[in-house]
This record gives sequence, structure tokens and C-alpha cells, in this order.
Amino acid sequence: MTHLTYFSLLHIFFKYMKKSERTKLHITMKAARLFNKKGYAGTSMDDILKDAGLSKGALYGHFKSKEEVAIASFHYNVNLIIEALRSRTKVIDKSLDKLKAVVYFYKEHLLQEPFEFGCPILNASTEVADQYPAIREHVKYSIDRWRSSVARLVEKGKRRKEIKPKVNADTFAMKFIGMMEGGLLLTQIYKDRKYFDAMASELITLVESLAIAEENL
Amino acid sequence: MTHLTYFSLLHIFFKYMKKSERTKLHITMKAARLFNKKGYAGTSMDDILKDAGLSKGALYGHFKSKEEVAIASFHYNVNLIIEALRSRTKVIDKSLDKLKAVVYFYKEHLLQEPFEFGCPILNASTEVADQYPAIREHVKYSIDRWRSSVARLVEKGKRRKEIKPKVNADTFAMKFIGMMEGGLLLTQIYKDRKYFDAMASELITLVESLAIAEENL
Amino acid sequence: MTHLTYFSLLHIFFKYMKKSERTKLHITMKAARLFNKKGYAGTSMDDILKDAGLSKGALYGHFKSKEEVAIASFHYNVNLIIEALRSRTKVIDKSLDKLKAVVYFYKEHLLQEPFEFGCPILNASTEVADQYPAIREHVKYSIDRWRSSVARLVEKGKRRKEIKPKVNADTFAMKFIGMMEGGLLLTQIYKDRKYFDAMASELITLVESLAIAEENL
Amino acid sequence: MTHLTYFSLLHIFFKYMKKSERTKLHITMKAARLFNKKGYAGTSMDDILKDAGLSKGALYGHFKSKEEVAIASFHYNVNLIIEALRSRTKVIDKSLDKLKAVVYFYKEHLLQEPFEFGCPILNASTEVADQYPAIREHVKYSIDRWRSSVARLVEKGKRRKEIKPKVNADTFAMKFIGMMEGGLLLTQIYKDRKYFDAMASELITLVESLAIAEENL
DNA sequence: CATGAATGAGAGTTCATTCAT
DNA sequence: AATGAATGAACTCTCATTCAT
Repeated sequence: MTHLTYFSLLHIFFKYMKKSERTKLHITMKAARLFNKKGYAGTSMDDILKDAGLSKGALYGHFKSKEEVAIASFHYNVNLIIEALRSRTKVIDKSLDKLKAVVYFYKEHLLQEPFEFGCPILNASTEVADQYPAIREHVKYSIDRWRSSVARLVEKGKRRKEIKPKVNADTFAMKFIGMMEGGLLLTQIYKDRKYFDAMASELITLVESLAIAEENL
Repeated sequence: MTHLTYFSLLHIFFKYMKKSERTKLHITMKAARLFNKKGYAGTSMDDILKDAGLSKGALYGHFKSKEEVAIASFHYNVNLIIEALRSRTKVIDKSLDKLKAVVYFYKEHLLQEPFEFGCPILNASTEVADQYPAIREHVKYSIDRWRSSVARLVEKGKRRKEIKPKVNADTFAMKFIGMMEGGLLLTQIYKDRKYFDAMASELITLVESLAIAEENL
Repeated sequence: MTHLTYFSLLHIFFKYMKKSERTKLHITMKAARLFNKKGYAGTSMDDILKDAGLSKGALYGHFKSKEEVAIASFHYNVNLIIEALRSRTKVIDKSLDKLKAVVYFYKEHLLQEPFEFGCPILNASTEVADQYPAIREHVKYSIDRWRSSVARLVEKGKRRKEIKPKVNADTFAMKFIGMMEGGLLLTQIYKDRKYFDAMASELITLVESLAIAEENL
Repeated sequence: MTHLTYFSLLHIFFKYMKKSERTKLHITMKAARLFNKKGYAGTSMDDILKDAGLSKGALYGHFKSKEEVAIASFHYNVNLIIEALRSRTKVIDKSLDKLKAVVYFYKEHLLQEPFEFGCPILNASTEVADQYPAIREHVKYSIDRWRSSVARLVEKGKRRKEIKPKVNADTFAMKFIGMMEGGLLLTQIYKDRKYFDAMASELITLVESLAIAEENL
């Protein structure tokens, strides 16, 4: 996936990183996949260290607890998507097209590596909501980032006269993310794209409804 | 909650049930709450038996495994909502109003007992998706039931000339449920109604868009 | 097996027995099979009561503990063989032929119902030897009975001038039983008759060596 | 027991073993005694770890299940005897004397440490025969080894003109082992040497009957 | 006597974490 | 730092036995 620039850079920088940073990243990447697949409770430190080919001591040398690994993994997973989205949308000019590109990005990667086990935010959310308050804050923070990035995009669109001025950017962002996650949820349980597809068509309609009507131009 | 008729009846019949059925229901109700709050892996048999005020043996006398308790609890949780919705919507005549009533029902009960820990389907979904295939089938079954009940409602609306004939009932049902769950997810993490509210307004718009336009009447 | 007179009689008397005796016998017969197959520790009270089609209360009404059931079962199993042997040997005149008949009886029933799980004495012996002293006494008692019955047979043979006078009846009985059990043990592990067959041929030789030589007659 | 060379060597090497191997051997030795005394079902992992002075985790760090400990223990117990027998018989020249030495070895160690709880093969056999197929295979394997080692000894005796050529080595081995085990069984239940002694005298007779008659020399 | 719900100690096993080397 | 043996609490589940009905 050559467009995942952040992570391409990671790999380029990999050899310049200190050994300990490299090991830490290695652990995080391995753990990220496991946590996304099997959840927090379902993933054991042993699973991680076997997968990473490390000893107990090495793992605990880099992270002081399972929670810390989980948090690093969560952010890794989220950044994986964010960076992929960023590199895809930054070459697009129009705000509405950027938003549509996000929807299409998900359609494209649905049920496929490295997202075959679904959205990390979604996966972390329910297990974490009432159970692990420390991790929950990180989930909230990530959604906040996503939400405000969508909202900024809408505001920019409004300034550029591409989006109706009375559109509430924040409300739109909530709807956008909520519908996305709802669609991902159903697709993940059924392992069937059609659920996300239904939601995607609704999302595209929603995005297009933001546009300043042609006749007004 | 006097409107939860199915469960009101349960309580009325409670004293006529055989002792073992009563205990089993008692365990299920206690477990249902715990599983919804803490997830499958996060809830231990000890948690359940302490909450139910029972001994190990009693618990295993009624259920042969944790999985069996989880499945019974899941269905209990789902039925709790289904019956509440049913008794609310059955006094409503118009199809579109029934659909709206569903949205309003969720708005009303959001973050409150006995739904304070969110939608059981949502909660079970992610933990279960790639981890506990047996339970996953029950989750799928429940969503199927819900989805087809929404779809049937739309078909009926079409027959009754309340809903546009070209509306695809199935696709609508997927969108409806997906948006609902998406909104519930965000509200559950943030413990803030505004996320569901944003989605609710979109849902109401979506429902109203089904209506045969006034001018066509 | 019409020659199992003791047990044929049991069945004839069955209808004249008091209900409680009948139930007790029923339990014993069912348990006897299970204990012989799965051992003392390997057989649960639940196994027994399911097999006998009874309730907890019924079982504990007739036996006050698992140990008591095990002891009754052990004696049932042993009597099953003893009576079968008795009815077979009592029609035989010569002492040596009686002893040979015992060997042939085992050859005939080896690995077959109701002895498919081996000799109850053998099965009980090792599990019980250093672990359940109360049961061990019953095992010893049963071997004593068998041993003295073999010894009596030899003494009788001596009186009837069929067996050499200097043969030590007790020592012979120990050898006879030891070789028998040794052969049964190997056959039971390998599920292969050849191990008992080897021992049987040795046993027949041993028995024949007791005979007063023809030329001395 | 200075003649148990294999195990003497074990103790000499003990300090050069890796820590984990040392602990594993330590557990095995402790468990071996318990399993031989109380059987598989009768010995709990707690019994073992208490006896070994270790924690749960240490035990499961070295063996992944109770079955694995049982198998290691069984082989330890068997090797204990095999090595002792080997070092005793290898200094003996004549085949028949080697066989007799085996009988005398058992007579000597009967009911005494470390064989006070009887023959491991015998002890494992009955519990395992119809209940734990995985362990049963190990028991069969051990008897096979023993049997073929006896048979080889007989064949060698035949080649060296010490044993009658028409003796069937395999059949002899079965008889030899069967009689041995039969004698051990009775002695173990009664805790009385006389049962094995009776069998031992028969065994010695059997062994001597293999010899090429003096007059034929 | 019979029922079967309930008890609770104890089974085998897992796992996050610590710590001597 | 890295190793991996060791810890011990917690987990799911079993079972002989008791006792209210």
C-alpha cells in the first residue's frame, strides 16, 4: 500500500531509529493487529510476545503494562487509517469530493487487509465504554480528532462557497461518522459488504445535499 | 416500566413459574445486565453468581456453560427492547409514525435504565464478531429479526399507499438500523445524547422522505 | 446367559423383592458396569443416576455414599463371575477338569460382555490399593474367597487321589490367581487375546502338573 | 541406591542442567511418586505443586497439561526400573541367569522405596485402559519395550546354545511379564510378599525349563 | 420415600506481572 | 536491556452431598 505515506515513512525511518524505538514499533504493529482482531480481553501478553518473537522481559521493557500496549496499538491502528485517508484526500480539491473519497476509501478496503477485522474505533468502543476508562479516553480523543477534521473540511467548503452556509459542520460530522460506523458494524458482523453499501449510498446523498444548489451558482 | 408488557407479564407469572424456571430467569436478568455492561470476556461466572446471590452449583445447574448464560442473556436483553417497542408501536396507525416512534423510543431511553449500558446488539457485536462464532450467530439472528420487521413495516406502508412504491424496503431497513447503531455507539462512548440526536434528526428526515408527496395525494 | 444361575434367580426373585430392594439392585447393576469401565474416580454419582434413570434423592435414599455404591457394585461384579464359574464347574467331576474349566471360562468370555472391561478385581485393585482403604478390604476379601475356593478344590483333589499329595494347595492358588490376573491385565491393555492365551497355556500346564502321574495309578 | 546408574548420573549432571530442565526433572520426580501412589485421577495438580514446592504458574510453565506431567512421570518411573535392571543384568553372562536376576530384583525391591507403591505399568494399566487413551499408548509402548527386551534375551540364549531352540521367545516373554505383574498385583493389594514369592518360584521354574537339558550337553 | 435445586470445596488451566540472573 | 522462570489470583467448570418441598 504505497499510498500509506506515514507508514511508508515509518519504514524508511525504520533503519535510522534507535534499536529500542524499532522494537517498540515492532511490538505495537504486531499487537495492533491482535487487539483489533480479538479485543482487549481476548488478547494476551503471551499472544503478543509470541507474535512479535520476543521474550517477556523485552515486552515489559518497552511497555509497562498491557493497557499501555493496547493504547499504543489503538493509536497505531487509527493512524494507519488517518494517514491513508489523508494521502488520498489531499490531492482532491473540492471539499465535497474529499468527503466522498472518504466513503469510497472505506468501500474499497472493507473486509480486506489490514482492515479485515474492522474499524479500530468501533472495535475498541464497546468493549472499552464501561470497562476500561483509561482506554476509553483515547477512543474519545480519536473520534474527536476525526470529527473535527470532518468539521474543518465542511467549514472550509463553506468559505470556498462549495457548501451551503447554513450547514452545521459539527452536526454533519457526527452524522457522517455515526453512519460510517453503523455501516461498518453491520458489515463486520455479517461479513457482507451490502450493509456498508446501503449506508454508503445514504452518505453520498447526505454529502451531496451539502452542495450549494446548481441554480444558485 | 409499566409499558414493557412482555416483561410485566413475566413478573406477574413469576410466582406461577416452577422454581427452577424462576431461578433461571433470575440468573438471566442479572447476567443480562452484567454482560451488557462489561462484555462477554469482562464478565465472570463469579460476577454473575455473586450478583444473583447464588452458589457455583446453582448457576451450573441451570446453565451448562458461560456461553449458554451469555446467549440467554443476550436474547433477554434484545427481547426487553423488542417488547417495549412493540407495545409502543402497536397503538400507532401510520407506518411512518411507527418508524418515527422507534427513533423517539431510543431518544427517550438513551443512557437510562435498563439501557444505560447501550444497545445489546451493538455491545455484543464487536467483541463477538471474530471471536465467539456461536454467539455471533445469535447476534446475526437478532439483527435479521429487527431488519425484517422494519422491512415488513415499509412494505405494509407501501400497500397502504403511505410509502412510495419504489422504496426498497430492505435497503431502507439496513440504513435505518445502521444509522441507529452508529448514533448509539457515539452516544455510548461520549455518554452524551447529542451524538444520537444528530443521527435521530437524520433518521426522521430519512423516514419522512419515504412518504408519498403531499401533492400526489 | 442362562447358566448364570445366581443372576437368573435374581431375575426370578426380582418381582417378589420389595420395591426398594429392586431399586437398590437396579442401581447396583448399572453402577457396576460404570465402575468396572471407568474406575472409582472416573465414575460420578451423576453418571450412575443418569444411567439408572433416577433422581439424586433416590440414589442417596438407597446408598449413603459413593463408596457404598462402589462396594455394592464391586461385589455384584465379582458375584457375577463367581456364580457363572460355579454353575459351570459343579457339573464337572474331576478336580483338575474343574480348574481347567475356570481357565477356559475366562478364555471364552475375554473382552466380551459383560466382562469387556476386564476383571473387577484387577480393575479395582490398583486404583484402590493405596488410596481407598475401605474398598481395598473388600477387594482383599474377594480374592481371599477365590483363593480359598481354589485351595479347597486342590485339597479335595488330593483326598480323591487326583492330585499329588505333596502339592501345596495355598501356593498353587496364589499362582493360579496371579497368572490369571497377569494374563487378563495384558489382554485388557492391548485388547488382544494372545496375551491371555499365552498365560492360559501355561496355566493348563501348571494344572496338569498337579496330576498324579499315570504310571503311579 | 548406588546401582541405579542412569539416575545416579542424573544427579551428577543435575548441577550442569539448565535451570528449567532441573525444575522439570524435579517436578517429574515428585509427580512420579504421587501418580504411582494415587493414580491419575487421584493425583491433583495441587498435590504435585505442593509436593514440589512450586506455584501453579511454574508447573504450567514446564508442562502444558496434567496429561503431559503424567506421561513424563510414567516414563520416569519405568526408566527407573529399566536402568536398575540393566545395570544389574549386564554383568551377568548366561541368559537364564539374567532372567532369574530380573525375578530376584523384584523380590528384593518389593514393597520398598522407590517401588513401595508397586509397578508403574501395573498401576497405570487398569485406570488407563478404557479411560485415557493417550496415556494408554505410552503404557503399551513400555510393555512392548520390556517384552521385546525379554524376547531378545531368549533369542540370544538360543544362539548361544543356552536355551532350547524350539522355545518361542515371544510367548515366553508374555508369560514372563504376565506372571510378574500378576504376582506384583497380589502382593500390592495384600502388602504381603508371599504372593509374589509364589509367583517367583513358578517363574524360576519356567526360566529353568528353557535350559537345554544337561544330558544333551 | 422421591425430587431436584442448591451448596461449596476443589479441579485443571490461564494470565498479567515480577524478578533473579 | 534482555531473559524466561516463577508467582498467585482469577478463571471456567465438576462433583459428592444436603435438604426444603
